[in-house]
Amino acid sequence: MRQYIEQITGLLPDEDWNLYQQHLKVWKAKKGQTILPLGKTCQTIWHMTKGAVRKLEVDNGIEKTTHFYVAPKIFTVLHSALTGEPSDLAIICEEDCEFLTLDIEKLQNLYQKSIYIERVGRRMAEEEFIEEFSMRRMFLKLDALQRYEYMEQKHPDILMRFQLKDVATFLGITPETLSRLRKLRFSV
Amino acid sequence: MRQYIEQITGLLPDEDWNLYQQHLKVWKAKKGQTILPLGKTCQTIWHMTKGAVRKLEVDNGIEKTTHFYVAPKIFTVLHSALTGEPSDLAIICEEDCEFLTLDIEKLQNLYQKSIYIERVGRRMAEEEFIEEFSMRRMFLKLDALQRYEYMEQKHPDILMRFQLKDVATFLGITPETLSRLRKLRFSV
DNA sequence: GTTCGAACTTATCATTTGTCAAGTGGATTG
DNA sequence: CAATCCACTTGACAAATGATAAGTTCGAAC
Repeated sequence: MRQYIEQITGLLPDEDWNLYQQHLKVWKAKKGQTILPLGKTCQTIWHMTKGAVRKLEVDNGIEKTTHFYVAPKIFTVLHSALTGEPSDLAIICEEDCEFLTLDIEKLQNLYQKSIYIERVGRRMAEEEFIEEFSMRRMFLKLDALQRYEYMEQKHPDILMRFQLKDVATFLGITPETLSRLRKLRFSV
Repeated sequence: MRQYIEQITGLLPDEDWNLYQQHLKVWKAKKGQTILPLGKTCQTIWHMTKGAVRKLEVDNGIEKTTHFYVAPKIFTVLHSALTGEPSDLAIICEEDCEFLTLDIEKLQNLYQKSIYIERVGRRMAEEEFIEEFSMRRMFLKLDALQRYEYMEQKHPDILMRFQLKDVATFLGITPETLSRLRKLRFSV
């Protein structure tokens, strides 16, 4: 996990890593388990060392996937964690998972104590922002078929590990449409 | 500008602000002027104290607006600035503007010197991420008319200050469709 | 004041995508 | 093994949006 963090954020000195590591707790969850339910304030940063999860919202009773995460990956529900408001997103394990969890509150304290940990926070947020923007550009530029093809190229692992109906809502289309597009592709 | 920053990021002590302020340069630009052309690496963070700008990409020869910024606002092209790669986005003044500019390189140095400035960077990135994600959710949830109505509610100033054709591409629709939707609204 | 050009509107038709309903196949459970 | 459930597919039709083209309005330039 330290290696994963340093890969994104640059060197994290021993002293700062130890400070950080102290507050991590090991946690396991089974496939199908909801690690953050709708309406609960997000108070945790998950460091997923194994498995895969899906983040989703419910719109008019219909699930819409907003993110797929595959280990190793660090995630939270930032707008809930920062404001303390109930999360309008849920997180569900799609495989058996293992996490190192960290309380948001503790992280906020660590930010005060270490410029390196503060930097980890900045770099993570920057990376997430860039990723999120690239997703929005996908919607601006590409039609449904092209968005699917983009997924095939950039995130083939997601197509392998998650259900197609969830990929469909992630791409902003219905499962029926995704099914038709896939058929189209093979016939061409 | 200091007040604007502190509003987002919390207290910035005198010492740290002075360090930051030293490197800011005043810069003015006229309406219509391109402050960052396509293909040029972004090396600047603009602190817009007056005016309004538009950030855009060009897709198959067609301009698509990705962001509207209204003073006071801090912005850059993050993925270009961080990697040094040429920007695939351009920034154009839609009004006469005044900026305080800061070199990315200098900012990176300041990050090393002040945990408060590092924090400004983190908080800015977090805010941008949340905003960007909320934009993507708009595409996942809402059809074209609803996206327009969302803009009316959340960002009425943008509808006032920018051209409709640019709002249309920002919403992922053609100017003709936006025109039809607006007509529809009045007749209901 | 006139001319010109660009933004915006309107209309028609084509295309894409959604909705609803039914069918298929594979995995799980009893 | 049989029954069941759920993901996925397929088909027919409806609705939303795009493409093209023409018309209108308004402001800027001469």
